[in-house]
Amino acid sequence: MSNLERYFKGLADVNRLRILNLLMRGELCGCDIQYVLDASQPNVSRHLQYLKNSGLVLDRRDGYRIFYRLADPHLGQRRPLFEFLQLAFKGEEPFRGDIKKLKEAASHGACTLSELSDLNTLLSERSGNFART
Amino acid sequence: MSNLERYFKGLADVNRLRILNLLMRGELCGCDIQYVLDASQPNVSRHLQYLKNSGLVLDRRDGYRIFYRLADPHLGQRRPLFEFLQLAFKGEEPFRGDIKKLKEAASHGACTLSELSDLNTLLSERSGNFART
DNA sequence: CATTATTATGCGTGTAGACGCATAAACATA
DNA sequence: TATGTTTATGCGTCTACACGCATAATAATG
Repeated sequence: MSNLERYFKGLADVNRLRILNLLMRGELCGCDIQYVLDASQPNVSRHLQYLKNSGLVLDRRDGYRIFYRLADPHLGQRRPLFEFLQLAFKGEEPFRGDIKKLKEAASHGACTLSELSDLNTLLSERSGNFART
Repeated sequence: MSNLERYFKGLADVNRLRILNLLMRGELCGCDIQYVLDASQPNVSRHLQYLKNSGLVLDRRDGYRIFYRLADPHLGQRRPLFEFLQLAFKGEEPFRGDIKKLKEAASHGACTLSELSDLNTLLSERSGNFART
């Protein structure tokens, strides 16, 4: 299968598009991705494997967590592809909402999940002004 | 489903990519597409339906044949998408070979299929220099 | 070694889609 | 009406893949 076809198969799913959207903001560990997508851990893990096999995403281990990043955005066909994606995600749902959620999580120092879900319920009563993306 | 996701699902197959590659050269009827792809007629027809449903291709009827074309390449997200595709197809197989085959068919006046396959066997003995794309 | 945090995998299920073959449908023309 | 050309569709089969649930595997830490 050609690179091009592998790329497009990797892109042919909303959840994977959402993951790529997040990774365009920088490296992320699986649990933060899981938190933003609000999906099951096995689900996210399988999509990340798929993206790796498609040649769109790379990973590295750091302790017991694994960080995922876009595969060399500046090489070959990927540069114009990622540039297109950046445009396409802009202002569209659910991508815009995901970025907002990611920023809020990051502002509490992410890699959170269970802790964050508690934190959020605590904070949501007296904060409420993270809104601006 | 979002436009973006529909587009990528439409792009997630080699034969559909090959069709789009051909349509970037202009409008084509189904039988010429079938000739270049060297696939069965129902196969090509179904891929064309899929591309129409994905919002990437439009068609118009003229007599008993139907001409297919890219959907408004200059509108919305499709412009940068098609620009990316144009780059990606350039010099890659099987897209390059398909364009070559299309040009050869066009030089005999296409919409040919059965006739062309006869013509080709006749011509191939004394021509052989259409090669340069 | 036991425990916790993170990630991966095995397994079952349901659905989408890719293909081939046969056949129908749309249109033109003799 | 009969015939030919092009396109669409019905049907069966096979594979890919998306998801959930349970469980394993990997790595750190007490």
